[in-house]
Amino acid sequence: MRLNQATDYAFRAVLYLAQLPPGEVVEAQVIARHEGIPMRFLLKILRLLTKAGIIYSYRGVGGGYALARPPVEITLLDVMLAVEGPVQINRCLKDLGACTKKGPPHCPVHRALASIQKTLIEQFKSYNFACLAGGSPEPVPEVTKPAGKRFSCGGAN
Amino acid sequence: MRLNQATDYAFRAVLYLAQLPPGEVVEAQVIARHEGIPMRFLLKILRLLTKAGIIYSYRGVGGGYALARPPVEITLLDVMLAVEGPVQINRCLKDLGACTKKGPPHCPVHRALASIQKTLIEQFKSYNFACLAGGSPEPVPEVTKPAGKRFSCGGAN
DNA sequence: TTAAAAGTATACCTTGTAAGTTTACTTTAA
DNA sequence: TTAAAGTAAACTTACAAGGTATACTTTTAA
Repeated sequence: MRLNQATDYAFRAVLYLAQLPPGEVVEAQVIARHEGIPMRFLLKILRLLTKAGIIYSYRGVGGGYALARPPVEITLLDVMLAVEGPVQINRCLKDLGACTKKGPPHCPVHRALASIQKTLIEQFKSYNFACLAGGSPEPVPEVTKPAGKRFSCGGAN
Repeated sequence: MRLNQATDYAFRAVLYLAQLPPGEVVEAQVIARHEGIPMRFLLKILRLLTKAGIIYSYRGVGGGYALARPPVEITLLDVMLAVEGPVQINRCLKDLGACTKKGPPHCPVHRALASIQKTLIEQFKSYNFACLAGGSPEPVPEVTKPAGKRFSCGGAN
C-alpha cells in the first residue's frame, strides 16, 4: 500500500517547476540536483509527465522542461496517473477475474474496497500544485478571482 | 499503491469466519477450499491474524480457527495492520530521513500525503466484518441496540 | 557546418519483495 | 500412540522497483 518512489520524485519535480516563475524552462540537471533525484531516473519520469501533457519538454541546447499548464490545474492525481497508471488498491479492482466472487454484486469486500478507492482518488484530486506551492511566486491579483477560495487544497472543497 | 494479495486473502478468510455461527471452529483446509486460497499460504496468514488477536487457533485433532471477538469489533484496518503492518503510503511517512525536505514543516508534499493517509486509515477503520457479512447469521435482536444504526459500514458513521 | 548541450528511446542490470512451497516440528483428541 | 490438526522457519521463484548504460535525435551558436 505504498506509492512508487518514481511518483514521489514526480511530485517533487512538478512542485519545483510550479514554484518557478510561470513559463520558466529548466534543465533536468537542475531539477535533479535541487531535489536530490538520480539524473537518469528523473529523465525517465519527466518523459512520462511529458507524454501525459503535464509538462512540456524542449530539446536541444538551452532545452529543458516547464509546466504545460498553470499549477492550479495540475493535481496530485494527474501526476500519479501519469507515473503509475490507474489507481487500483486491490488486484480484484483491476481484473474482475481475480475476484473469487466474480465482482461487486456478490463480494462485500470488493464493494468496500471500491468505495475506499473512490474516496482515495478524490483525495489525490483535491490537491493541486498551486496550493502545494503555497501561494504562487507571482501571486494572481485577488480581484481577478471570484470571492472566497481561489482553489481547493486538500479534503474540503 | 496496492494491497498485498495476503491482505486480500485475510479479508476473505475473516469474512468467512464472520459468516459462521459465532464460536464455530473450522480447519484451515475448509477456509482454503471455500475461498480459493493456497492452503500453506493461508496458514501463514492465519498465524498473523492469530498473533494479532483477531482469531483464535486451536491445535491438534479437531482444531482450527475461529474469530476471537464479534465481527462488529473487527475492522478492515485491524486485518490490514495484522498482515501488512502499519499503513505508509509513502516512503517519507515511514522514515523521515527519506524526506529530502526533512519532514512536514518544510515539505508540502509530505503534509498532503500525511493527510490523505489519515483519511485512508479512517476509511479502512469504518468497515467492520459484521457490516461486510451483511447482517449476522444470528441477528442480534433490535431491542438490545440503540435506535438508528447498529454499526457503521463505510464512510458515513 | 559542426560541436556541444540538451532531451529521447530502449535495453539492461541489480536488488528487494511478493507469493507461495517445503521440511521438520508440536499439540491434542480418540 | 497415531493421525489430524496447527507452528515455525527456511527456501524458492517470479516479478517489479529502482536505477544505469548505450546509442540516438534535436537544436543552438560559434
